[in-house]
Amino acid sequence: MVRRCPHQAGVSPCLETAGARQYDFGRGRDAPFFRPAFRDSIKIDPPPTPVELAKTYDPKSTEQKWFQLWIDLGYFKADPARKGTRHDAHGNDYFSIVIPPPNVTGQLHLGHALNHTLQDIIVRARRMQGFNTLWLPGMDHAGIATQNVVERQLAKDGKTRYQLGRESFVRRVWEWQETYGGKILEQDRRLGASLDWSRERFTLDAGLSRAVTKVFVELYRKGLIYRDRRLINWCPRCETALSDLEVEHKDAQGNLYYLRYPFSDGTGTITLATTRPETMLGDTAVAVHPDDQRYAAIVGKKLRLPFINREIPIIADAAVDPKFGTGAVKITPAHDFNDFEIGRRHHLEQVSVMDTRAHMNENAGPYRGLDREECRRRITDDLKSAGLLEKIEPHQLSVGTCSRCDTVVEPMISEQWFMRVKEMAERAMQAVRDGRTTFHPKFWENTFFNWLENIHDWCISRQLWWGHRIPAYRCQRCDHLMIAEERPARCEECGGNDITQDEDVLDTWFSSGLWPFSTLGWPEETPELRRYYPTSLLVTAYDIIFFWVARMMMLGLEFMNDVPFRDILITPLVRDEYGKKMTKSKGNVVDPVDLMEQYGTDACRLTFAQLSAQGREVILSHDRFAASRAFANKIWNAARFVMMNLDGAPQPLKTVEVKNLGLAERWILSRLDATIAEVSGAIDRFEFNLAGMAIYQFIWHEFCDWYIELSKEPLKAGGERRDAARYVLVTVFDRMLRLLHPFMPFISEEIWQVIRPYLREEDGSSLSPHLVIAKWPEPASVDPLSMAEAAAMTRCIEATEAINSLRSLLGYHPGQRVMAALRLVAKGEADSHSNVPQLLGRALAGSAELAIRAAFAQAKPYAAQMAKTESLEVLGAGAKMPDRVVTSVLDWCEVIVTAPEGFDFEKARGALQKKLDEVSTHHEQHLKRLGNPEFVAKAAPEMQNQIQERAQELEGQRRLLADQLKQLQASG
RNA sequence: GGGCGGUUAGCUCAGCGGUAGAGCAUCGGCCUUACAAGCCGGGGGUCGCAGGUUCGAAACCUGCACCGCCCACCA
Repeated sequence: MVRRCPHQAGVSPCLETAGARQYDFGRGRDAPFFRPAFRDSIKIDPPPTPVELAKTYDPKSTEQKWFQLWIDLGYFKADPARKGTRHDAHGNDYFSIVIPPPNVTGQLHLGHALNHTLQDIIVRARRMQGFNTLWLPGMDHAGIATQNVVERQLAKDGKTRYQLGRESFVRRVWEWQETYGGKILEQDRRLGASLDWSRERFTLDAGLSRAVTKVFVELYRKGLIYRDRRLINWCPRCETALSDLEVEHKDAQGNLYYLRYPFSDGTGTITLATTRPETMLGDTAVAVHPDDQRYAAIVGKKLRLPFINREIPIIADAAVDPKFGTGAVKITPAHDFNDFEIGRRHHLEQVSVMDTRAHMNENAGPYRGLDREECRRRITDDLKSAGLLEKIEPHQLSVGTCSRCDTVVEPMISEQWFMRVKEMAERAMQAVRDGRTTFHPKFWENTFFNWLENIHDWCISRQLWWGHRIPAYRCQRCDHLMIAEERPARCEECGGNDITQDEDVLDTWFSSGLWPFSTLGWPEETPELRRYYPTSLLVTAYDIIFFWVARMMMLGLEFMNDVPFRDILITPLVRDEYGKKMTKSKGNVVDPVDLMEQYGTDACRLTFAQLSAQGREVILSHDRFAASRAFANKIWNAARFVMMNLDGAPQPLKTVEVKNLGLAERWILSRLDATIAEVSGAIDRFEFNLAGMAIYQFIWHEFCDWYIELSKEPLKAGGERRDAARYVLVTVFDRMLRLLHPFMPFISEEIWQVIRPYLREEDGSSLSPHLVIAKWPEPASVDPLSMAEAAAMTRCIEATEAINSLRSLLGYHPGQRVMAALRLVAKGEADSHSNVPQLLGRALAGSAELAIRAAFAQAKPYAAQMAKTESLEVLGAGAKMPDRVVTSVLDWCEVIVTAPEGFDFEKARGALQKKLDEVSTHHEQHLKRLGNPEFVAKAAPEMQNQIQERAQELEGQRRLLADQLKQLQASG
């Protein structure tokens, strides 16, 4: 969507054209998706047959096609009238986020990519969960930044904005921004951001501009906005005032100049130290500390300011540090913040010696017209010639620079608009203290408080042309000032009609501060405003906590009487692979679009999620992206496997009841449920890294490594067992893809479309039965797996891994079948995991061994399959150990594999000895603990039991290992 | 000057009171009919240092060191 202002420049936004976009609220209901006829008419290309599925996943051919479909279906559209089907902890059925508006000049950088991915993940999840969801896009006009871009462009043609004049210049900025601006939103589409594109906002839109004006007027009436003449930060390059925040302090190597000022009465000189000799032209006093004995006698005497010949007093002020320099300091109230305060206390004159471009002005006498740098050199020379420069010492100092153009800022006396913020800041802090808004991670609250506690009034006026013009009007006849939302036709004092508007515009952050409610239609009582404010979550990086978050908190509480968001997720800053900040000047900027090209968008998104641990910064690691790309390919191939094993015309598979499923089938369903719970919970806690890792772990290491492998046997066997396996493969895939969708939207949709014909229609209020977004998966109310069965599967996995380990040690070929056995370990009682007798409803009590045997029986064939054993006998605890074997020990059994002909047992002995040492050490640690009377007296009984049990197990293992080692030596 | 965060395997990072984990890299064995962007297996860490609390500390407390960041009217 392009903002156009074809006919109007001058006063900030173009009301007519922008207005057309402003009040299209409520169109969500008319979105095509919500009309059933349209929905039913959706045509999605028939899914490819397995043969057509490429062997490797190609993101490029799949990614972009889905995005347009999602848009066409109105899937991203918010409808304030719709009831959510779920409620969060606050009892709300909606979930809303306003995007932190990027600069209209901006390109998507990694920080955005990370942020927007996290927002999209939670928004997509919430939408699937049934919340009424809004994610609102938009951009910031970015006053100085944008103006600078266009000014630089002009400079190439040797022009300045002044030559163009305000009107043409502003028109020029609109044109620029129509052509080049908003690129970032295009890039967001590439990222897959599920923003409600029909609600795109721009801070200069008519509606938002109206909000700005109204806020200004109301704050003025409340006395919270005022005009004052005081010292402010001034950028001589941008020629505008700056707020404290827009000044960056940088260390610089400078000099300390020791100057001599002569006494008026000719009785000599006083020496003082300064880093800025050129400001001496504006000196109106010299100050010393009141207790400084060296100078006590001369306080009150007069000095004659060199070159200017102004007579200035020596004053005493406690702000002077007697230990610094000579203990005497020149006072320049018009060019130094300290001096300004001292000047106020002593009623000193403020002599400004520079103009808006930091050239010396008429007060600079002979130096008039010089640039401040040049002036410094000239004055230093002149002082030297006059014998008034005692010495120059190198000195480390910090200089304030303009955050936008890097020019050294100049403190200047100037009349500006200010916002009184103390009270608002107090309310903002209170809201966080009360937990009405919570930061994640919590430590950011300290930063937030720290700044707000020391906050100064905010200089909100800028001498720029690009932005919201201040709604202050002055009568040219009687000079009366009027603050009004509309331009007054006549002066309310004298009735004159020659009225001019204040030339200044507002700080860009003034309008951004209103973003959470101005974008929802405020000051109109729109359905959107009622529905979606306070927004649920703000996701942003920490560098704009002061600029933006704090101000939104203050202004939201002031005008909406409620916090703008309930949770604030502060994301880490992305650094390059060497941990350095990415900056254009360093040339180490990584373009996320390049990453998406290289690894695929889904892989990038998952990586962002996994990297988003709640610290302060993340370091870019290409390995992680590559791993995610491999993961996408893994999923793709899992899908190929499933498709290859479904034959016949695509049709919904017959549901198989849980009780008719095999152990492996119920196990994977159970694991899926656990994963769903884990991922859902992690998203709720904004732990996207854990959510991402959990789903990765499940899909790769449980579904692919275990279930797919286990399914091969029943698939080959045919009949009911094959039907069950097919059903479970498809069912798990369906739910797992839906769980994955927020993280990897494209591949999940692509594959889901392939398996869709095999699924039965979802019940309930699905968003769309045609898309993977249908519905967030929920765990079954009853675990399909009993505790005993879960324990059996765990044992199966343990045994398999142990056998495979021994296979490797013995040098068996991966395909070769081996002879293996498990010899159960005798135990005093049935182990706590299984509780087998009760669960199986059989009378096995009294025999732990029988219980384990029974529980494991079902899982045993799986272990045999996975470890490729020819036979896998389960032997009793007393059974004789076969000859020519190598073994390892688990908690519950000894794992035995027969060695091949000619095997060198020496190799096995080493492995065994190592294990024995490990177990022995461990065992001793446990004994030591149990032998410690303090432990027995103080540790929790539960813990003592646990240690006791574990010690017994270790003791058993130690003994078995020792026996095995002995036997190995014998057979050696 | 004030404050914040980090320091765990070669790399990037989880874990945050009770047997040191993941991914990548590395080493060994495998093209086993979904996947070599793969499979199986192995090696690798006195959890920055020093004290303290505790029966028990990578985790909690204190101090220190180093790295990084933020704030501040340090002439």
